[in-house]
Amino acid sequence: MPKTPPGQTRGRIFRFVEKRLLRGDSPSLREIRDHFGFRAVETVRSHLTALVEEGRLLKKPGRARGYLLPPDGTSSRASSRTDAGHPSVSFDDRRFAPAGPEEEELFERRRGFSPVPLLGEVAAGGFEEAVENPDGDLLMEIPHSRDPSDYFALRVRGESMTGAGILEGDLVIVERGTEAVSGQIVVALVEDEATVKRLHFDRNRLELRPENPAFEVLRPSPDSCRILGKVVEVRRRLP
Amino acid sequence: MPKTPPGQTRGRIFRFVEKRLLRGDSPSLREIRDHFGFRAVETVRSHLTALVEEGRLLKKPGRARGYLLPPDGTSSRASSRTDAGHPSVSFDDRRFAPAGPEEEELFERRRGFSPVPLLGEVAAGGFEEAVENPDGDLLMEIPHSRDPSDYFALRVRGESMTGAGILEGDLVIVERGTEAVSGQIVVALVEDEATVKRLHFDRNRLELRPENPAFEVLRPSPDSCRILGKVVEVRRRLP
DNA sequence: TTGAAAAACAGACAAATGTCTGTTATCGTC
DNA sequence: GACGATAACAGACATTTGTCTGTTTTTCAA
Repeated sequence: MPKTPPGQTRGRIFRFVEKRLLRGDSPSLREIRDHFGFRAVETVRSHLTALVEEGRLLKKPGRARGYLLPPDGTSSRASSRTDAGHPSVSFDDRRFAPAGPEEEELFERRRGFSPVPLLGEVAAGGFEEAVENPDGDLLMEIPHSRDPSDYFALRVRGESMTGAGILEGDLVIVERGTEAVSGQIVVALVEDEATVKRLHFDRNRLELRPENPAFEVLRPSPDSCRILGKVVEVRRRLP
Repeated sequence: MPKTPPGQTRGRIFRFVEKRLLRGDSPSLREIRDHFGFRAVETVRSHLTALVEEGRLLKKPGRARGYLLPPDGTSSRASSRTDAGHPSVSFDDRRFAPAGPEEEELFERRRGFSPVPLLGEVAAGGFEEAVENPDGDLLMEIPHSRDPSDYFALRVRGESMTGAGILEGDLVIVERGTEAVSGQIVVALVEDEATVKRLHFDRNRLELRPENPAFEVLRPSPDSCRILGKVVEVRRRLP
């Protein structure tokens, strides 16, 4: 196989490995060798070693198919400012943690894609049972500083947030365990029913405002209302 | 290790493996064994073999860390009806295929998560260069009957589709290579500028309708307009 | 031209990982 | 209580996969 200009083959190998890793299908050295038609495994290994040194890949030592993508948030928007100084409520209620019994350990994650359980519908009762029986999983990129089990998804029912671009049938991904800033969109449990609204509060008054003139502002008492988390992503499938 | 009721350990092993696979981190038999505290690898292997026979897992034979999730579309909404009989335009224009040179082979995919390149912004010029330099990748579930390279993502600029719940800054995921039915939301290239609109047509008249009264309907000539694909998913990150 | 650096090759080797065969124990059922 | 089915164990074994050491070739720069 002829020698190619410096860096060219390296880049092609990186793109190939990146694509495979994003698919969750880590290639072996020999698979990469065969894909490019090399005759020596070492050719591949030296390129991968160089890519690790350049920081473009990570490697779990002593492990088959052990290359992974470094976390770098190249995808989507990653915003996490918390405008300190504003009044806020915290919701670190672990009663609704969807974590199973044997998921205690935290893995260091490569690029932060992680499964997020779909727990059911908002504005539908029986939220607690939904935690036990998720409807499936979404894959979403989360900051690698956070615990994947802090996230869950719900399907939206009703039209109360159409003004914020959240329509009937949309999926909202919810983050638990952070502070809510007044003005953010949250999922709240009012009278055992989950609902998506924009949260507003000063001192001690709490308001859940719909984003649709046809609906009314909720002013629940602090006892009857629990903030499950804030909405960090909205997804909609179109037919 | 004491014997547990039939099926119980099996279910726990499945959930553990499923979670790892969704993260793109296929576990080895010994990793599973250690996680559950077994003393024999064979215990794990027999459970996994049974899971494959039950159809809950797939396996690539003779390969390290070769278990994968079967395609089953348990996540999100999967709709793909095409209401035959309606007038439609097809857009199988391969000029904008984001596929690289050596991505010719198709992998059989487990549960259909696949990377989708983020090519840039709609309503921004220079679309062709964007194809060469994607801004990153999203991970999305696609029907396993389709080619992953038929999908790409764009960031929305402007307010012309707020009525359809598509806001400034949202990401739209676009599918090439299918027929567009009148009434669907598409990405069109008009005068070398990409734009998101709802497509309407009968016989030979073509309309690109915004979903915001402040904007006007476009009626481009067929020559100056190219349909890049239809929008299949909308995503929005919230601060 | 000479030499350093990178690309590619070759083959032996070691570690990780899956496979096989056989054994023991527990649960439920007849 | 015998029996089948399943869970769990034990250890040898084979394949896959990563590692190492050394060589050849090409490119580029001094």
